[in-house]
Amino acid sequence: MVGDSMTRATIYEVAARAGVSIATVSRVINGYDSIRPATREQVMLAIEQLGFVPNSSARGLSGGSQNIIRLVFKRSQTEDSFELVQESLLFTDAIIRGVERTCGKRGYSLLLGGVDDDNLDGKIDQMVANCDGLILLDRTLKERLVPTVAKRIPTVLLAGSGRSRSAVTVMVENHDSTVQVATHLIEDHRFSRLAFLAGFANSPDSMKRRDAFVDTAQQLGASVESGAGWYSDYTSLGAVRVINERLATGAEMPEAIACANDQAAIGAIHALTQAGLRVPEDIAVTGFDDISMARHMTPALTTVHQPVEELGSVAAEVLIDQAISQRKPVMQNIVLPTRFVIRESCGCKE
Amino acid sequence: MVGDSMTRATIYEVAARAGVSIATVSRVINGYDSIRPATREQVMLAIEQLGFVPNSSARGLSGGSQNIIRLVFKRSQTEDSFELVQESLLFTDAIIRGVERTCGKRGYSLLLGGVDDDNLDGKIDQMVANCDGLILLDRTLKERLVPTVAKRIPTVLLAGSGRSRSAVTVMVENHDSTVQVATHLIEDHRFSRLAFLAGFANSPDSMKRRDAFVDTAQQLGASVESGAGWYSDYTSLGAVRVINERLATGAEMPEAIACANDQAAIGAIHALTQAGLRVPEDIAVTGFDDISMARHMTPALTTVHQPVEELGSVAAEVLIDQAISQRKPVMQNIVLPTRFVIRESCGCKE
DNA sequence: TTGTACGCGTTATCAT
DNA sequence: ATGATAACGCGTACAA
Repeated sequence: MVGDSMTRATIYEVAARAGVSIATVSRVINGYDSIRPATREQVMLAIEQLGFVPNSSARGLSGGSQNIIRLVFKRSQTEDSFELVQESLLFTDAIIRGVERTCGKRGYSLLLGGVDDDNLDGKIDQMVANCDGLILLDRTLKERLVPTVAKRIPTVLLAGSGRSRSAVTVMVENHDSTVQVATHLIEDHRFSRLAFLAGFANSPDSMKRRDAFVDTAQQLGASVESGAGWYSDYTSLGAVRVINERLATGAEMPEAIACANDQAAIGAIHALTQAGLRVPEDIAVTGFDDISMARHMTPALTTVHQPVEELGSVAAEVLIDQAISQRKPVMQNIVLPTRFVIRESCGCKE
Repeated sequence: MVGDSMTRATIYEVAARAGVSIATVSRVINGYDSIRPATREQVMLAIEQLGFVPNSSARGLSGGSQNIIRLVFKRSQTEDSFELVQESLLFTDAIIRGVERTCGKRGYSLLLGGVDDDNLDGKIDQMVANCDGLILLDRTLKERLVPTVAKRIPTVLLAGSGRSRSAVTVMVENHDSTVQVATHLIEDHRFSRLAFLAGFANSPDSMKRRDAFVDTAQQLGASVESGAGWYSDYTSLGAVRVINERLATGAEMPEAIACANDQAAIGAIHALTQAGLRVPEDIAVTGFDDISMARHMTPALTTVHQPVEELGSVAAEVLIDQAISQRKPVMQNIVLPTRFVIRESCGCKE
């Protein structure tokens, strides 16, 4: 039942054993329906007995599908700053899981394509090779290069700005849930002086969340600090820095700080606590993501749950089912719902 | 400077442009030294102008390396129990990062091969296919199947029992660091009644840690609870269950609980706190792993730092450099050092 | 429904 | 030092 020698069986051996031609074997493998059931049986049996697995290289060469999709993400440059790396990649990890799961179900393999900050453009040819489709993580490739790539190979953009007209985009809902956060802080907790701790200044997700937060707050008559000092890099350490600088000004702190993601919220809480402020008694803090530790923290973090793993699995589904199978470029945006999760850090009792 | 059409340049076009044969181009690409400098120049120029990138499918087919290694791990079956999955995979995530990083440096791609609990054995042929080497995560494959696989393809075992004679094994140091934990609790904190909360009963890592802990404690004259009730599954929820059952007995609790991993420690602290016990004032708790949240917890977790990502990167290095390049099976065990990290949960002031 | 034969882009083995 | 040319394993017209 298992190929017992060291050499892998080829389609020729299968054909010989089944008493058919390699063309027939190929047809069986690829699910053609113009095959007599009896013949199919023969072939399937031979495949089973020989432990035959199609050679992916040969498939790729001859123009067929390799059943491989590649996930491209930016490998963080800062190897020394261990904590940063670890934290910033949690997101990627979850997405990888999602993509991998779907790939497994669909009989695809997942090729991980981390790229360093510098060699992005030059590696396009490399990326396109050896796979049937591409999943590009947000901000991995310069916007202008996306159409180039998408033209050459089925491509799905993940958690991007959603503005690309050249490829399918899968992202999470940012606006409505952030409106809920702001509304909760202002109407339920009666806070009137708020702040929004943003992620990277050029992150579409962060921008959307900040805008939604600021707009809502202003509409409800609350003030929001969200200027130059309130940008960071999505990491805990970055948030600590922001908070400490804000504390150093000596000015009165806001009553609540909404953060663009959970890791920043964790850093913020840490810094505030170190400074002698109690969360949420003295100041409320909220996050965004709902990473696994959010519920285990003290106080448990009020945040917005994001289906990160699903983000990956949906991207893979779309890529495999539509772009690859149907062979036609599909332009659409898929927006996955998020969910506001009230815990303790906003001041609510659990 | 970039291939401008949709079709990639081939070695034939390069040869034509450089006025040489494809054989010469191939030699240049692969760094043969029997080439006249002038000729090499010509070829390099043509490659540059055409934006030529070797087709790796063709490379793989013609017998060369595909520059792909595959990481095989067990995809957890329990998709519904979300938290469990998330937690149990943190480890795999970090390892994936490490492997991926090294692969990138060496010009290799990483193929992710998650396997479901059921189809492990049957997928051997699949796993061996389409890659140059295999990294097997602990307990992915039944012990008896490892030699079979290792005979067919260069293989590295990760974090395993270290008993396999059939393949290189990379793992972390468990014994010495656990001895340090026990010694610290007993000699520095003067605890005499301890407990060890283990992981899976059949986990080599968990067993080594438990044995080291129990042995050391007994040598130093302390008592250790480590019987049937103290086994769990490496998860927080599992630890909660163990602690709650122990509390339900009504018997006096130990002064300190050492856990086989951080996630269990987190669960233990959670359960103890819920029961009105203070950590570390009433009872000390230690972990193992040093996951990123360990330092952010309250109390910060005293634990043993494990270089998880390095575990992956070292495995990849060994696989690529030795097994693949030298083409000869290398039998060796690599043990990566761990580091005892004292924080607060043991009762120390930070 | 099934078989034959060619091409995919490399590497490697011969020659030269 | 370099050039022809044969594999490598598969998909797929084209034939039958």
